[in-house]
Amino acid sequence: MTQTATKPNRGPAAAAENRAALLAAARCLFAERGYHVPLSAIAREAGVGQGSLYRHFPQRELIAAAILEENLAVLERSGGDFAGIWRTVVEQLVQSGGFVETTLGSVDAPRTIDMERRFCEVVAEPLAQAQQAGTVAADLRVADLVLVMRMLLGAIGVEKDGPSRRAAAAQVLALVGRGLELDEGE
Amino acid sequence: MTQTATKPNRGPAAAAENRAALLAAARCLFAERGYHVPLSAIAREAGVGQGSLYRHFPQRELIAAAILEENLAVLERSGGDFAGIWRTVVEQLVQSGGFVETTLGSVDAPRTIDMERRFCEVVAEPLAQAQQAGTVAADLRVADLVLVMRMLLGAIGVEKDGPSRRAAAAQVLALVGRGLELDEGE
Amino acid sequence: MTQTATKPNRGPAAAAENRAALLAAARCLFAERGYHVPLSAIAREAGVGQGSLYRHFPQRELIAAAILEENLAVLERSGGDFAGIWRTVVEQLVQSGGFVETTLGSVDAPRTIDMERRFCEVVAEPLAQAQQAGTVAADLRVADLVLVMRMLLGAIGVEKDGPSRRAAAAQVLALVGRGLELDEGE
Amino acid sequence: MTQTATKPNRGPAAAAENRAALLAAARCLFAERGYHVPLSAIAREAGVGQGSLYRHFPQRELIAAAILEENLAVLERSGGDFAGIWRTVVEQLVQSGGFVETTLGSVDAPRTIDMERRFCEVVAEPLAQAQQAGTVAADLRVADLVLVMRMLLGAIGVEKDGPSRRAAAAQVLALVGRGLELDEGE
DNA sequence: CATGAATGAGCGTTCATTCAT
DNA sequence: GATGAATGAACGCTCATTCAT
Repeated sequence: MTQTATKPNRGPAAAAENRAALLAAARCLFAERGYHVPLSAIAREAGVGQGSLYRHFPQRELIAAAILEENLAVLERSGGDFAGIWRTVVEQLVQSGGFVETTLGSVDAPRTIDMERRFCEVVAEPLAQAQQAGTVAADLRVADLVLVMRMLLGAIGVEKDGPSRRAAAAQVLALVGRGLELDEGE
Repeated sequence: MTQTATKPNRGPAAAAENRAALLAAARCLFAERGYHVPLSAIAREAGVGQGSLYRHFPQRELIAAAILEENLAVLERSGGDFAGIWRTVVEQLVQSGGFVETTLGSVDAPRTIDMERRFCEVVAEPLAQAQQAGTVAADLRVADLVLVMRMLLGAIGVEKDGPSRRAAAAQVLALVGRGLELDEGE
Repeated sequence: MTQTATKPNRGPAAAAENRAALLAAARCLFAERGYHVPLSAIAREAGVGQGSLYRHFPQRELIAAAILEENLAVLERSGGDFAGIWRTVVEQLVQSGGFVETTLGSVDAPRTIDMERRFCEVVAEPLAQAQQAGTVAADLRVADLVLVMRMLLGAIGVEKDGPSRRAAAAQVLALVGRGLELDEGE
Repeated sequence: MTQTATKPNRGPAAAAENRAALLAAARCLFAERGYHVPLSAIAREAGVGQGSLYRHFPQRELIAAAILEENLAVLERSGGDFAGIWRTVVEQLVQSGGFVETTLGSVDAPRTIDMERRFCEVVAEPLAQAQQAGTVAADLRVADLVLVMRMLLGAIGVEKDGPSRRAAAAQVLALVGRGLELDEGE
């Protein structure tokens, strides 16, 4: 009689699915409505209870961290040359343009540092090869890449839609590229 | 009947002072705690009633706009050469680093456009002179400057304190400067 | 320099004009937007400072009272027969339909009682004449008229525009006029 | 981090209780202090958090609608003859006298219309029987009843306590019942 | 005496967080 | 483990009221 006719509890099996759905929803909403969307909106979009969102991500920043984590994993699996990796990085920045604020910084320190370390590990070898091949300036440091990524976010962040963001990114790279060749003659 | 006055009403004469105090407080808090500080905190910091804040700035964005407006006015009055203007611009960005989000974009269109136009007017002539003097690349457009400003904000935004921001700005300029001389051999 | 370019102070002469403008504005806004319009809206509509509104009417209810007062004065001056007076009353109710809540009640007691007394004085004689002439039921008391006025307000109050209100008033009068046994001899 | 729980969270089981408590509180406060009581007062009176009030009734009008809904349900279940139904209706109006404004109108259209329809369905059959039995005027329409209800509200609304309201209602019904020619054959 | 900005308590609303189910 | 309602602090905003000009 007090039956509330709720969603059936699918048990533990749903955990992984829920996590994935939450991340997908967060990616979508962060991009569309900004990093500050209500967490409840993310849960709703994911078709998941609020409590589940909390089980997986007790703080908003942990969602951001998980998204970056996924991006990083893509990079780690991609295994291409430097140009390919960099293209992927730029594309990731373009797509997550909405949440400028946290990306690459401000999440709690250890995690951030760990991610920066992993990013370095992913890029270091391909970068060295590109430098030996002469397609990238020899004195370019990974830290410079991180800086360029932040610069990209600054330019991308003010644009509202995908194409504008892509264009802004291209402009930044062109400007930087006058002295700092990153795209090998694309 | 609804009210129990506490602070004495200093009358309309306080209007200008209040506005100034609000802007100063907003500058300070935006920088310290980010663009999303409670408006009530700004009012409190300014020593002003909430209602007065609303009389002067019915939306948060209008505070940001007024701050940019002030920055622009400083620029317009400064009347120096391009190097001086650009130094001022960079310093302004460093100091307002907290509110990345709105600066140069996203406030309501007409106002933003007007400010961009005025920025162009301020910089155009000095830039042309610097280009004739050969201290700045001849093909540099004002739009490029705006882009660099956004890039600066991207790099500045993640840093928490003044010195770090200044350092980040310097790094961006150095990176850009490898192909795009903006600081004349500083 | 701190000149605020305000409306010129026209001195005491404006007092009466202001009062009239405030009442007219209040009539209009009460009807259009309901009795609870912000007092500031009334002042603005009247083209008068907030302080002046307070000088004339320190409480909202006093505006309502003054409006009723005016209505009553119209009645007192009209000096017609009962039918004419009643028509005027109904029309006044139709036009002030928005502020059901206070009309004829709930303003502070002495004033209300005084107004009711004056209303009685205005109607008493014409009513008696109509009753002698046989055009109105002989046992009708002034208190009954007041009751009918309240009933009219109940029916008028839910209607949003003038014509609907007039129609509702007509229906009420028709119903009352025909007699309608609902309680079976209770 | 934003919260410091005080009252224990009794879980979803409390939902139905809360809803009922809110409606009871609203009935009480609407009657005592008028339709415009702060919603927070209703929540407090109900012993329920503000957020819960919003979950159940996102707008004030929906509380009013729910109260009317309950009244209607009582009517539907009562299943008596016309006299009984009408007595119940009058009593309901007497008890909810405080919120004249919304009752039977002004809530969002579809809902209101639906409630009027249901009211008609409840009354239609008993009314017809009463008319056949000759206890009610044969030409009485349901719309007339609705009108009388509004008239009752007009007369009830200005009275502050239960007995006065009941008396006012009785007067209205007496007046209506006796018939009262006011417009001389207009 | 008119003016209109200042004032701040209070309202409606949101939303991160908890927890019984 | 998932669920979704409950919770209440806190925010943005309104507006009656005051008072220097």
